[in-house]
Amino acid sequence: MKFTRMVSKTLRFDPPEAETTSHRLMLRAGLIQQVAAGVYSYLPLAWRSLRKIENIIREEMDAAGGQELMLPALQPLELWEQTGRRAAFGDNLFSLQDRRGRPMVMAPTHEEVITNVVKSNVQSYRDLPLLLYQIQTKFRDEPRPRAGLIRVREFDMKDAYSFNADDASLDDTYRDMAQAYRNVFRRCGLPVLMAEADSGAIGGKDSHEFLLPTETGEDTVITCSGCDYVANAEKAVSVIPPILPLPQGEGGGGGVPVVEEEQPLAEVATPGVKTIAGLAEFMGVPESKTLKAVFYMADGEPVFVTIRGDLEVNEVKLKNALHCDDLRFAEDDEVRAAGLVAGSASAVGITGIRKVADPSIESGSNFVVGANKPDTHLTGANYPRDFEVDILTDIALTQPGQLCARCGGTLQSTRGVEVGHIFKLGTFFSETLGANYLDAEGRNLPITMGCYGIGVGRLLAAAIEQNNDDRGIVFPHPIAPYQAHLVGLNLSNEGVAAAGESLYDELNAAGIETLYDDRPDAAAGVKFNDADLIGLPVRLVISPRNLNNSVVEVRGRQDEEATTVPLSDVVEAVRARLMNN
RNA sequence: CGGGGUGUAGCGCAGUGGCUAGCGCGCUACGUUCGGGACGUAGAGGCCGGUGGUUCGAAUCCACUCACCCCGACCA
Repeated sequence: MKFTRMVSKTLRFDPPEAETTSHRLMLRAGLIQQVAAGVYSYLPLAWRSLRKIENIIREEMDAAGGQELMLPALQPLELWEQTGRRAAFGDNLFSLQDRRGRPMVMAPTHEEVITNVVKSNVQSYRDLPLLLYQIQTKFRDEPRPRAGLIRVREFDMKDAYSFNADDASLDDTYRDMAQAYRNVFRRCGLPVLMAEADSGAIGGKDSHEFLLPTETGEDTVITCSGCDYVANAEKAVSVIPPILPLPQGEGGGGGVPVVEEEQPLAEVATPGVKTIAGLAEFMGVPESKTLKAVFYMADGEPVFVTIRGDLEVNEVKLKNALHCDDLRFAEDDEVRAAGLVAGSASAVGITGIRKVADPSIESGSNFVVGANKPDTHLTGANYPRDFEVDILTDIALTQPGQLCARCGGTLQSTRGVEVGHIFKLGTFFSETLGANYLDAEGRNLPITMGCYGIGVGRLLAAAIEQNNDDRGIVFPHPIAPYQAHLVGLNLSNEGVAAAGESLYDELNAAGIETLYDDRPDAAAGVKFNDADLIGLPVRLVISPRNLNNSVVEVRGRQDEEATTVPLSDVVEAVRARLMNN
């Protein structure tokens, strides 16, 4: 490709709206152009790179036994009502009507359609297992698109779906896919973490995310210093922390729950105390000796949530415990309408509302809790003596510094961008849509499914987020739009121009994809800066000086110094550079 | 949806009621330059986001509206 023929222009300055590195560099290097919030045009440089990523994915999917197909983006809404996922996706589902007024959606994912494909094509266990995939545009009306290609509303996703006879077979496919994913990310230059994950709106059993650690990531990943435990904070579990020692050194501590004789409930006036911190200070106890009450609305119903005062509620775990589609904090008037007293609430004596509690409420005794009367609390609250709950399950947010439930090591947290996600779906879709098969004994059984996604554009953004320096992008060569950036200096010199053209032809003929900066009058500095910004793996310079010596300068994007090689050896020199890059 | 901000030339911005709306970059032509973002001369380029209002007069004031960015709840 000749520079003078390229549509996109590089930007001399950073675009002010781009705060994330990959976003800034992609705009500056002329890779993408915004059309609407979370909707981008991929310009040729980006598209070449995206196609390379796609092909890496294809190779790994095919190697894992996948078959590529293509499903429609436009689908009847009815299909989504059958599986109840219209509600699960809610406003994220792009919907429209056709000319007959029939409700349609732009598909955010394809379990429904693929399950129907398999339903009508698979009857026997002899047809299983199957692994089908596509690379296709998804539509999700995200509440807040951000950071360039990191979070968009229209994006290309590789989505694969596996169909197995049973869980054991699914486990095999799942393991193969996890390995295929590791291969894809390694080839794209990404050191990803594979983390235990929540399975979200899609539901199912096991689920893992592939996350690129980076400060600008949207996810929090918990890792253990003592073992290989890695989990998204949404999913991560930890040991319930010990009750901290009392200020005067009485009781508690040491990793063992405080065991005390149960005291009777007693009211205490606590004027003006509204927060856990305030309550702990007022009562002279650690926060871990209090119980916190939080109010949510789950699909429009108020829910009372209680957890030990020093812990936070993990809303993803809570949502899963409640099996609801929509979960949010209750508004003040909703709290009042439910008869609750914000700042002085507890489960003691509360009825007529669903109550969820974290097991941390059992990790101690004689807690200080709200009295459900303004400016009043109770001491000596003990579960289950003094109150009941409807659901008692882990809803605690795991935080760095807490201890690993597996090995007791200290947990740490990092930020990360999710670039891939794999799920064991089980039989939800096959059962609701009737995708069954006949086993060897003649039994009619639902097919066991898995699904596996990679965001292609996000992967490119993540690769740039990971591979750059203060001068621009540093493309890993397998996904670089071109391998070589040939810079021609002083092209008004006819000898140099002719040598540039012939070198360009030679490189192309040798199969080295080359971007040739053939601008006749751009200054050397401009060309070098653009080459650094676009960040192709190898830069070549042809100039009067070099031509006089019959050499070309060769420099890897991250090399300190350029080396010169004879004109006749350029192709070999480029190949050698690409090998060890 | 809540909070904060921005819409003026391809890009970045200035312009708080008064002449023909400016500046930098980029772009076109000619000339000089020519190895890390050169210079001169001459040009082209505007529905001042949209609608309605106030006014002799609106980019500027008022109302409504749309779009986009940033911070929080969703996900590849």
